[in-house]
Amino acid sequence: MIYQVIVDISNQEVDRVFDYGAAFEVPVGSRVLVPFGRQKKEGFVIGIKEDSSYEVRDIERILDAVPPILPEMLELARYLKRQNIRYIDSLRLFIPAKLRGGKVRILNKYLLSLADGVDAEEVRKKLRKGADMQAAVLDALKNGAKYESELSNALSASAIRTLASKGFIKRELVEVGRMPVSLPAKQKEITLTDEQRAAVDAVLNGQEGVYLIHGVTGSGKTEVYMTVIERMLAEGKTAIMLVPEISLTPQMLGVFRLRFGDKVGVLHSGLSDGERYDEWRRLRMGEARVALGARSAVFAPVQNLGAIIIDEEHDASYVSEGNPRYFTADIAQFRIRHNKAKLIMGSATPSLESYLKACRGEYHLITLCNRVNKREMPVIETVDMRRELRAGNTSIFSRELLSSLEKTLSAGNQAMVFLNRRGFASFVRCRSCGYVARCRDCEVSLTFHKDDNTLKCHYCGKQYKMIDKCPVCGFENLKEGRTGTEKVVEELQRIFPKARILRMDNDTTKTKDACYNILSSFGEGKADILVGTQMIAKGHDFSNVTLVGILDADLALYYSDYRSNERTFQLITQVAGRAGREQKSGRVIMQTTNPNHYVFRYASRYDYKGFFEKESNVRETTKFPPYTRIVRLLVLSKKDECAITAARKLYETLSALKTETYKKEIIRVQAMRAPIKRICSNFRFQVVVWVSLGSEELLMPEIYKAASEATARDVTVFTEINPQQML
DNA sequence: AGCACGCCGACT
DNA sequence: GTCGGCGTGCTC
Repeated sequence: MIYQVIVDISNQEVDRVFDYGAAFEVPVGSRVLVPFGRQKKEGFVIGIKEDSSYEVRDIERILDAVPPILPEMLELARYLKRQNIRYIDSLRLFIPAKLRGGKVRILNKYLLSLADGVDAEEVRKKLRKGADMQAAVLDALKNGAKYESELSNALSASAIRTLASKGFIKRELVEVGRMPVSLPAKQKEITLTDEQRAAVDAVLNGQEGVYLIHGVTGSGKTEVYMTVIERMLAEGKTAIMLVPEISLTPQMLGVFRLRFGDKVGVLHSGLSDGERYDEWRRLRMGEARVALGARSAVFAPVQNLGAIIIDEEHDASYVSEGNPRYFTADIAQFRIRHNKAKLIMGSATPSLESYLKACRGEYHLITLCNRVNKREMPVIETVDMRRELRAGNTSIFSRELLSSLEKTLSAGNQAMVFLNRRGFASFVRCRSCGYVARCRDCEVSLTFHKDDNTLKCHYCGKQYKMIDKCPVCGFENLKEGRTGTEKVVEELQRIFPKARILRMDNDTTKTKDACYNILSSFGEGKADILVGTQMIAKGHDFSNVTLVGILDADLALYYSDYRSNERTFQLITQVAGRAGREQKSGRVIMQTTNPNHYVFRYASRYDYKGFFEKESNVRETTKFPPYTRIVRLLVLSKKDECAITAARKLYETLSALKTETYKKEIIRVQAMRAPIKRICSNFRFQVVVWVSLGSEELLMPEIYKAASEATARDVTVFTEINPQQML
């Protein structure tokens, strides 16, 4: 037999199949140790064949008793390879980091027993005097096999080694834990609303495929998900529940633990390597049958999948940043096709892509129009900040917001204030000569953080000491740029000296449990106002919040990319949904300098459909996704000229492709400096290709080829499909 | 990724 | 003359 092995080296050149022989049988999906050149390397067996055109060397040994990669995942790796994702990068995604590099002996232990035909007493008599440990080991094994790890702790590892080398005891690799007999999940009686019931039935009785649940905030989507999962478990199947990164709230975990107990395996970035491995192992062995986690949990090693659920489907965190870049929904669709299962995506504000597919009948659309508590959605009042300015109010708070805050606080209720800009001020500028503090390595201005009196680069993370005078002309009067969350807290504290204010943003949630601590103390009523960035927008239920303020709602509109309207709409709807969750009704005050923009008109009426139609139209006429596919090739180099040359070459190759072969398939090609010219000393250019729908299969390989040809000694090219943002 | 092989500058 | 610089190429 010839085993096809992918060696554990992440390099384009080595990411191909290498053929090996073996003196023993190796199951597909095994992690193995192989000779590679003059080194030993770990690798993964991804296939078996009859013979090889190479002179093969032998696999040295199998590293785990249970193959860590399921056959389904091997197919997934092959599928992703066609999307230019290296085998090894996929395989690494599928297993916990701890499993690689021999850091743990996993899924297996060595089982020790007396070798066949060996009589413990006989051997014991032959032992040297004083070899008490060996005697003790023999005694222990007389009564049955024992795990080496336990025995060597209790007794002596060297005694075991000696006995084994003399052939008196047998040492074999066995798997730990077995698939437990599955008990049908308890059918707890939970009263679903008619709408929820109908949604559950539609999914359970429907065909395999994708279901999009469009449900207003507070319509009880989680309950629908859990009921579906319960049913899957009862049928002996497994499920994966995905939530956006930040919103992997303790609440969601708590609710799942309560309902499914230890059948839940949790996978997310907050876990330590050890914890992550343990949870993964429980899922792999079938001890846990519901995987709950952020996007990477879509790779959970569960078999016989019944359903995958993607909550807050529109969330940007479902598209991975960095390498490898994958689409969670795409992976999920692969897995449900493979398992003949169901994919359920839920959102109050579905992405245009998904909603369009639902309209076209590619997805089954389920709509939940009512909130479980029968409350109306909170009223959104739009405040025109230009009018405030004309009335002489130059502060960041409108008079309406301040008086509402006042009322809310005196009534003993809570408020949330949302501003999607962290730090104290977005830049500092000399009032005399116009100097602006900039990052050394990036082409951006620095943000002033008053907390630690620094200037921070929000792109590379570098920190500088705050300046007290202009380094160019020495002038001491510096102007501070646009207000961030830090300053919002300071101002609010000044206006409401007695209010207890908490802030939640990237800077206050650096440490492991900070996020949880802030949310729980706000939830327990230990603060009156929660100020934060988009972090506070997602899925938290605070029953006492009756007012939500949205500052600078148009902030995201001015990014020059095609998704900014959509993102703004989603963000407003989500933040607004934080008010009036329970008995108390809520209000939302939305401040903007652009109140007539259609995003705000639709958002303030919670008119998703209206927004969808309008935005859809815009995208169709301007030829943007979901009506086309845009591929952005980001060209990076430390040297400006190299980046220019590479970008130009790429542009020429792709333009030629359009004019010569793919006149219709390629709609347009454009090359320019990226909106942020330089990040981390890398000069940035972008070549953007508009591709007509349906021609991706044909074109993507060509585009990947062009990208790799443009890659040179000091030039890197990243390829992104429908990028979330184009900075 | 490593590790070898290979062809040009400053040293015992 | 050699020790060693890291540029290119290969690993079943």
